Amino acid sequence: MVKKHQSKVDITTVARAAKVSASTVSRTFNHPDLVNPATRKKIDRAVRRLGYIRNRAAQAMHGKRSGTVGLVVPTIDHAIFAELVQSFSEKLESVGFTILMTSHGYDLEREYAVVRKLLEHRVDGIALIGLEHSEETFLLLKQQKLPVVAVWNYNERSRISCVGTQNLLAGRMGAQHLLDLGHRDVGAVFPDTQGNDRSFDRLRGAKEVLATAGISLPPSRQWMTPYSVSQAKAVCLEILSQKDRPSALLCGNDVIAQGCLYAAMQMGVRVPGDISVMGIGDFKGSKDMEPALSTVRLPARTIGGQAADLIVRLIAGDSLDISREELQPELVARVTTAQI
Amino acid sequence: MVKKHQSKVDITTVARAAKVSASTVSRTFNHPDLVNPATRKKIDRAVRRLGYIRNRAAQAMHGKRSGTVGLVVPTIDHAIFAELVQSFSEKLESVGFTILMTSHGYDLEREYAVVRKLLEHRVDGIALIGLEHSEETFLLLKQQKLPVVAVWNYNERSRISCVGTQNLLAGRMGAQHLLDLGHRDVGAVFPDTQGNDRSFDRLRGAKEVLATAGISLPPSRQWMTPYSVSQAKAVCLEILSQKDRPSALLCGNDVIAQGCLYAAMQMGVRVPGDISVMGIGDFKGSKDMEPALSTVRLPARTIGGQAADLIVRLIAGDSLDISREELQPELVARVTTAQI
DNA sequence: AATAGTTTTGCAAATGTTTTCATAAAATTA
DNA sequence: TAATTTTATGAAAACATTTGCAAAACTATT
Repeated sequence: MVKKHQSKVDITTVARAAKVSASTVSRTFNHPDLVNPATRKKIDRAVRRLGYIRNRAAQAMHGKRSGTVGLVVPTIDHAIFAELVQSFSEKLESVGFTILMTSHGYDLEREYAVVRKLLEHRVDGIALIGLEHSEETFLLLKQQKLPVVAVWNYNERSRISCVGTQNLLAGRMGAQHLLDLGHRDVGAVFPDTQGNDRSFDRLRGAKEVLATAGISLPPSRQWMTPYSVSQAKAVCLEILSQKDRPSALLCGNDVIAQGCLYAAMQMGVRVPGDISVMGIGDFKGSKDMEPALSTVRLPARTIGGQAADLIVRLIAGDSLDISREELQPELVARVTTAQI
Repeated sequence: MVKKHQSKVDITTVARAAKVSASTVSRTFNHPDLVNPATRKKIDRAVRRLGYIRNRAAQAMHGKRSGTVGLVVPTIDHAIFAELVQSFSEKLESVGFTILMTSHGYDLEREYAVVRKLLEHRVDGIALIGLEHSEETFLLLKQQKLPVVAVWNYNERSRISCVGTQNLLAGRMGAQHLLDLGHRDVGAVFPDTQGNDRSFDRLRGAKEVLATAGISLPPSRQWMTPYSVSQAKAVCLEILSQKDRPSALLCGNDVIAQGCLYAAMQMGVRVPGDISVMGIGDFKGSKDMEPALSTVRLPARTIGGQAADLIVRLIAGDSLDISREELQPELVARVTTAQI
């Protein structure tokens, strides 16, 4: 019975098959209560028989919403973004939106380009990672008067709505924890803070706290490594083989911390016996590491979910006022840190 | 100077501002060579001044391509899919497509629903993970005559085009490696094979190879655990505490293998001294684990890239013949496996 | 059976763009 | 200078829908 699927079947094809007008077919989809149940059934049958699928592009032209939300990420190939993206999209899909996803590889020029492209697709709203964006991007977004949410970072003076945590706080908490355990000689292993406000704020927070305890963080106690277990491991092998090594290491994120752990293991340095290791993020595998990683939890799934809620609200309502939601980082003391 | 951005600015607004017809504006975008450079410049200025952004929905209605490709994944919250998705979308974005991404959480009913939704958005092509899909989904896809690619698995008799590896082979290689090292008492720790053809095939391949060596895999040598480090760790703690434990463990994927490693570490069981551990997948962190994980490499990035290439070709050309690309798994013997 | 009210339907206009066709203007050739 | 070719532009039709309005078909009320 399934034939006739050559050439395109559109709403008028269906109308003809059901012996009604196109308007009625359209109404069956959009205002079913306005059409006679009997007619509705006829149309339903025709739709099914012909394998008709509505064309959202055509709908979108009538000012109807497109049913898509744009999501702009630097990359999803990081555990933490994957988690965020997953919870964000689950939530949005559950209320009928589809995600238009693009990545820009930490290049703000490309970010501008992909935002433009999302706009061409007439997305109903846009979510971006972080609060650092080019002036052009901000301008574009403002011009379009479109619901926009920055996800992951919180800042009380953000130029656009945001849902996230204050990385400054996370940095502070990490450092404070080490201080509380009696550590006075702390090293910091961080990613490049250039063009990475997350990293920058965390390090700043840590330095702040250490400073108030009278501890400075001289260049000789700071190391830089990219977001990569192996590269972090390599750097930590260096650190650990120094005769005069710190008693604790604060890592910019859990991936780096994992590298440290591996380095220690390889060298037979005991954690936390010989050295404490502290992460930031609480990635998915962190609680299972051996020994289990002490870290500052940034609630990625919660953030993703709330961001989705917020953008749905912005799309539904018409108030485009900036709205900011802060989620608190949380100390998770596990095994890798100990009293000195 | 930037005003006038109230109310919508469309192609005719621009046309009016530039004192030309809408057709000419349209042409400047689509066939710039057909319009006088001077006029083009005028139009360009107007576009910029008004902040005009083309409406792809309207374009798509003219049979023009929508410039989007649908991507359907079970979840991206697994290291391996994240890698795959990243390489796939990078490639597609580089040639101007945008990804419409949806996930279904391993539910084939939901998969059907999300595929339908992608179709409503008139995607130019669709990529699905794996070769196991509901009959309805296959039918729908065939009816629509749309470029479709199954990513991740390879099967010479697949019903749709595919790019991936044969998991059967991967399973065989893993088992063979253990055999080659002299292991005769092998245990298998796998995810549920129900509704997971990847897992199923790997296990089948392993059993096959073991059988030809005269080794059977009785229920007492098989364990099941979900895709999760902690749960795998828990299961392995059990296994390792048995008085009569196998000399080697073949794990269904690297995440499970990592759980095993952690379990061994916690119990003071030496790897590979006391027991060998073999993974499948070669996830991003596997080479950095301590000790470095022996595994069977499944080239996720390559697969993602090639799948993108293939779908671009299918979209460009008009041959919708089924095309299959096989990539080979590769043994990566690192540290966790040793001669018995 | 006539009237008023309600429900259901179709017509036609509108949406933002592309494209075909025709025409005007400019450039080239004879 | 006229005829021809080339280049540049606009008018209008087309694309697949939705929606306001009005007509038609029912129901209910007298």
